[in-house]
Amino acid sequence: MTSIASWNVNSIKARLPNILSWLETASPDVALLQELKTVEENFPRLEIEALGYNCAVLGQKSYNGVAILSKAPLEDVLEGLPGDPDDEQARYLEATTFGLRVACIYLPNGNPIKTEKFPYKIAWMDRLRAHARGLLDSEQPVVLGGDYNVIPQDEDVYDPKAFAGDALTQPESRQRFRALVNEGYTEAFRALHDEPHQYTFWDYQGGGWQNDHGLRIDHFLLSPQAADRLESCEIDRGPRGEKKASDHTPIVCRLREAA
DNA sequence: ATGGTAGCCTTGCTA
Repeated sequence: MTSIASWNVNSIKARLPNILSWLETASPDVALLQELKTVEENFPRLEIEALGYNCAVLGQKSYNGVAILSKAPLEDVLEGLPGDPDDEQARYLEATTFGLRVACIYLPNGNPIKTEKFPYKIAWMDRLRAHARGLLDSEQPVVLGGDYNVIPQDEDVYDPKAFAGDALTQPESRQRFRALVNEGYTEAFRALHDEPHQYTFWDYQGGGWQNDHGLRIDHFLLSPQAADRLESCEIDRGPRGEKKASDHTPIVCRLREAA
């Protein structure tokens, strides 16, 4: 079995004790981290390597930043989402590990929708779809995990009306998320769980966690070869309840060994 | 009522 976690940590520096503690106990084979909020030189490589992980890091000062951690070697690392050489935001990393092609995604938030941020999000999703389509041609199973900043359906948010004008629920965002699925990817959590209102993010503001006012925006999309091996996909709410928590909590999927 | 919190290393921007 190979376990793969995705977690938007909201600053690798501020969250380091929480992250080390969770990696030690949950011990995923692969961990995809988003929102490092620092440059690669400041990534706590030694502390994470001490837990047995190899690290691929794409950093950025103050904003964004993604990393892939793996207990196996990381090969053929791709930094950045292809399709726009002028895009300097650190939101995409891809590597091969455990025989899987794994992508770590920090999709643009897109708010407010009346600014240039929203078209940037939509264009980024179009690039992701084009790239994801190409990945299906490979011989390897593909796992696209991360913070998609998309609430796929109204049942994935505590109050759909409150999010009617939000980039995370716009028809343009949801349509592109479905388009990605329609290329041939399986959304792992929804494939295995019917219950609505299973969240991965709770805002710091307004007692989001205390009132279970959350959003389901962290997802795993699996190619057919990966989906055939899907054993489980679970949200681990533990870290969100800890002191100095990230506003996101980890989601973990497990894949059986190749037949 | 355009609020509220957290993290960046700025005194505003992003989420």
